[in-house]
Amino acid sequence: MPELPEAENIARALHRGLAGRSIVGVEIFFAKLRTSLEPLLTAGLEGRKILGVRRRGRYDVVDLDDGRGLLLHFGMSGVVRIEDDTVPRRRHEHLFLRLDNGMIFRFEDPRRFGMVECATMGADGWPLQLADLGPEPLSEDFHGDYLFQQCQRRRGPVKVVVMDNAVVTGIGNIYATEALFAVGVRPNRPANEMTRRECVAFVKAVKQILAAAIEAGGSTIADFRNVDGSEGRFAQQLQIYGRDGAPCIKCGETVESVKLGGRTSAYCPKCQR
DNA sequence: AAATGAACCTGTTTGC
DNA sequence: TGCAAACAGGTTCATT
Repeated sequence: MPELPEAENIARALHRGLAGRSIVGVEIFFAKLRTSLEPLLTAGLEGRKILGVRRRGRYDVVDLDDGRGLLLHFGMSGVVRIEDDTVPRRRHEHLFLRLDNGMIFRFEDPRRFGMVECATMGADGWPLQLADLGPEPLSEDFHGDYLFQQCQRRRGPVKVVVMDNAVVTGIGNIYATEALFAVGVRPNRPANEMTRRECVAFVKAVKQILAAAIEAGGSTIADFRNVDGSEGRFAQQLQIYGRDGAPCIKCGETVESVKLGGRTSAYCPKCQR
């Protein structure tokens, strides 16, 4: 579910709700997610104060006062909430972290592709688990020349390359699809046939789209909810994602789609070459 | 090294 | 109507 804009909104909301709080209890209801929740029970989290919450790619990191952190990933269907005990536990809420103000950090994930792990930090200040991630798409490290260079050594579809977390982290199916439409490039274009100019345009477009999506509170297609339960409003602004079979917003041509890297990729056969 | 496909899950939608 | 297949925002592993 969450791509970068959604993870960013969750991180900001979690920061507001968790910074300064202490963890007083850990409860696990179902441990088998992408990785097991079990280690959290013996990680010595009780009594730890939460310093803040930050994002890297599609991961959020809850910083603790002992230098460690909780590494969160939301998979396809992960939702976090901060609520008190008066709300009954939902069916797929697998983890409760009880806080010193009576509230509960709740992790819900029906499809169980998400993760919550205790992490130690590397020399770069980020969890060791994140060492292989590429640059942040909104940072200066992600620029047209860099993308062009990465594309030069790949023959596969450009969409698969920009969704590769080792190339650039946090660009998922929605925003890759949208940005390729914005720059008029078909998702199945061989990466090594991208021009430098197109790479520059893609970087500019994806930064603008990600920033707008963050501003709109993310995209809710079906499951995504912000920490306060609200839906992301960016879905209303999507130009091409999910519009397979409908007329193209720009030219009226029927939108088509292909499967690339196992993911549906909508495109306009007239606007995108 | 890079490309491809399958696997991990449940819930909802689509098609016969 | 009913049931099975297909599909969904992601990541990782095995195989070619």
